[in-house]
Amino acid sequence: MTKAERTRELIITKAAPLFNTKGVAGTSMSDILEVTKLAKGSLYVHFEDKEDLAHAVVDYHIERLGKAIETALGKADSAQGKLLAYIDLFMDPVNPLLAGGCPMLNFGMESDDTDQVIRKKICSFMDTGLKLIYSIIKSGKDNGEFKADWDGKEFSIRMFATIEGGIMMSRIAGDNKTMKVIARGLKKEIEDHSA
Amino acid sequence: MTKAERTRELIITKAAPLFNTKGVAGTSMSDILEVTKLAKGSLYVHFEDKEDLAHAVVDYHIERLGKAIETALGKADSAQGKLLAYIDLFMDPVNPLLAGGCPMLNFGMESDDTDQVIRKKICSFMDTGLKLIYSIIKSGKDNGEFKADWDGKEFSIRMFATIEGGIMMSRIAGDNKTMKVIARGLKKEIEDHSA
Amino acid sequence: MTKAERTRELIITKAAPLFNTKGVAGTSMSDILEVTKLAKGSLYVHFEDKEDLAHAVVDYHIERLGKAIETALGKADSAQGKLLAYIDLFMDPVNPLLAGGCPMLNFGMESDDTDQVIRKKICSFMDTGLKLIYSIIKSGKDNGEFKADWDGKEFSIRMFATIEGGIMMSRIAGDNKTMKVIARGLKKEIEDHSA
Amino acid sequence: MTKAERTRELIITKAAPLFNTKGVAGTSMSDILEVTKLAKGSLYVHFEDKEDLAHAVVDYHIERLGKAIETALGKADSAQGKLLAYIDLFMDPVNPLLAGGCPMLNFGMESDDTDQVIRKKICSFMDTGLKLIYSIIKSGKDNGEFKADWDGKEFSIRMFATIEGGIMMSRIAGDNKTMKVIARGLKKEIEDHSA
DNA sequence: TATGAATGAGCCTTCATTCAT
DNA sequence: TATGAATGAAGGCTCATTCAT
Repeated sequence: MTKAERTRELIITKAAPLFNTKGVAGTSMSDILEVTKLAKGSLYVHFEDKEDLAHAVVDYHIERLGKAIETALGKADSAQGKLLAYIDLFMDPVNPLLAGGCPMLNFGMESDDTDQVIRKKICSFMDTGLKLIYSIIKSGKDNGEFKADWDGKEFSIRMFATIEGGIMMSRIAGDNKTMKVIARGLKKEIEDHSA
Repeated sequence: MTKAERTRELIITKAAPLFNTKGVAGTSMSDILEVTKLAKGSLYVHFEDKEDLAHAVVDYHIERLGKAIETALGKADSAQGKLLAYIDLFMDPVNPLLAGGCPMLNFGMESDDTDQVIRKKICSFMDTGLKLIYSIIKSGKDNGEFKADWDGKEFSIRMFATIEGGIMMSRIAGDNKTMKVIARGLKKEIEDHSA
Repeated sequence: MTKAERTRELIITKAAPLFNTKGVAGTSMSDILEVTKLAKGSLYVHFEDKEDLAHAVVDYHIERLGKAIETALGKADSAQGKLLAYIDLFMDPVNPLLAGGCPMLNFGMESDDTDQVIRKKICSFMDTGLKLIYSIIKSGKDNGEFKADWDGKEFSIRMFATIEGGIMMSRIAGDNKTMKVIARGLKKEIEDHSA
Repeated sequence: MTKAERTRELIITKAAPLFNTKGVAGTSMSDILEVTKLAKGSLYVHFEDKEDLAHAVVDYHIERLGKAIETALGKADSAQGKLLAYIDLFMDPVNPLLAGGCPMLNFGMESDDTDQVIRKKICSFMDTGLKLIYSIIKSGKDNGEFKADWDGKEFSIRMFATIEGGIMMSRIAGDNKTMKVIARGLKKEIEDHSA
């Protein structure tokens, strides 16, 4: 890793929680300067402009969330275990994995009308997540864990939406009660479809 | 309605789509001046500062959304009809009721870490919505429309979360496919609990 | 004159010598702030941006130079007198009428490849000057002051060019010797064509 | 020529048209980096600072223009031929010998109030040019080509000024019409003084 | 000699807001 | 109440230059 790469990484990791917490528009380059303790022009050695940095930060969040999911699911050795692990990962929106909360909600809701590049990044990550859940269900049906007549497509979409909605509700409420209800509901549904 | 009140109302209604689309941080007082065609100082005759205006705009969104729900549900004369009407109201996130999309998602996600006043306004509106759905189910159980063993509390939370998550997903994707799957799922569940 | 107009005028008159001396690119908005003693944002109340101000300053120089020519020529009551008065106006390039020197040279040479709006402003003023000289010669021929076979068109162009070239040479040299030689030559030629 | 000398030369030749077109203040070191495709620090290996480079670029222009004059005049074998060749060299200001136009006008008008080093370089080159024209006339008078009573000093100054003024006018107008009128006038005057 | 990351002053401009009218 | 000129902090970004490698 060259010095430039290390500095670039430093900027991204320090900027990430700011963008995810205060939004892109709500975060100034000076805010980032402050947390990185870099000099004025240095940001522009590594990023063309604020937009370019914001995109890199979104990528970083996507990568971190993706890896967290991968790790969590890697520990489970059954399809059902993986689905439950996925849900558990989002069980505590008040103290989230990534400071500021779910980047899909944060960047997705800020960018849907204002930054198509970010919107598309989030969109493609969402697709990946959706496909992951679907593939777990499918493999669970293939190996006999889940009932063959379970509509995996419908459930994966609904599970994804419900979790995101639950995160939103819990963060707005400032407590995890809602999320717990939702998790229980989803888990029950999964168990009900166990063969 | 005095002239002052009318001007205040004008500012709010013109500012509302801007705030809901570009966010509070992403909208400048000049943006609002432009769409209202008012003079610079005028904004501050009616609002203390940008924050004050933002709060009024959030209230306005809440009121409009509340009335839209009330109207839609008023047309239905059964509990089941009301639940389905509620769902239908959010079926088209790409061309939403309020320009910019669901204000709970937009303002909720921007404010959760930055503006406690807005967060609480959204939170209390969310509670109202939740209680409304719950009360419809309850009255449906009371009048024999719904099965008595249906867990109304759990469902109202899950329905609310799923719809919001569906809105988020559809807006990020830029099409309503996801929302349709979700609506179908919720409606089926409601029908399954009909007595 | 409203307050705004007065402030606008103040900015232009204070900025004019700066632009004409250091060039548009070489003058910063802070330089202008300093001489006007205005606050940062104030410039942008009256001018869209630096370019807009630069254009206004060019207009101002054109107007001032135009009026100076008009005044000087107004005092002469013969065609020959007017031509000589014109030459005299440019006789002291080291202490020019307008601080920084001839705006046609300064703005013309800076803008020819960089700012077409300025270039065109200067071009049209140049045309006006050219036509003025030509019309004086013509009226002098009409009233019998000048020989009828004098080529007024050719001379007006050559006189204009020679004066501008002389200004350039004197300013580069830092003394008016060159300009004096040129003035003498032009005056002699004019006298040679007296009827 | 060492590698260092070659790099220095590369920088100068690439920077020259930029400075002559956009001015010293209007050209940034990054602009030069871009056209030379050199690394950031490299410029400062060969030049102390921007000023130093600007001075070298002025020298380069002076040298190139000097050589062009020398070459053009070398082809003529009479005094009159040399004078006409000089004029012809400046006949097309819209497509000038040096990109950006006459460096005496460009650098002279930018520097007269701002950079005394450049001003003096241009001034001394101007003197050289003036003396060259004068010496041609003198040798023409000596060898009987020109009338003995021709005021060579006055004419050389006037010719120089008229050409520079003509260049200025043609560049501002964006066409060579003016220059053609001027060239014709000067040439006629030269012929009129042929013995 | 050459590199390119780093610097921090300074660039033009916009911001939310105030104030005299 | 309404106006729009004025304010100055802060915005994002570029500048010429330095320095460790």
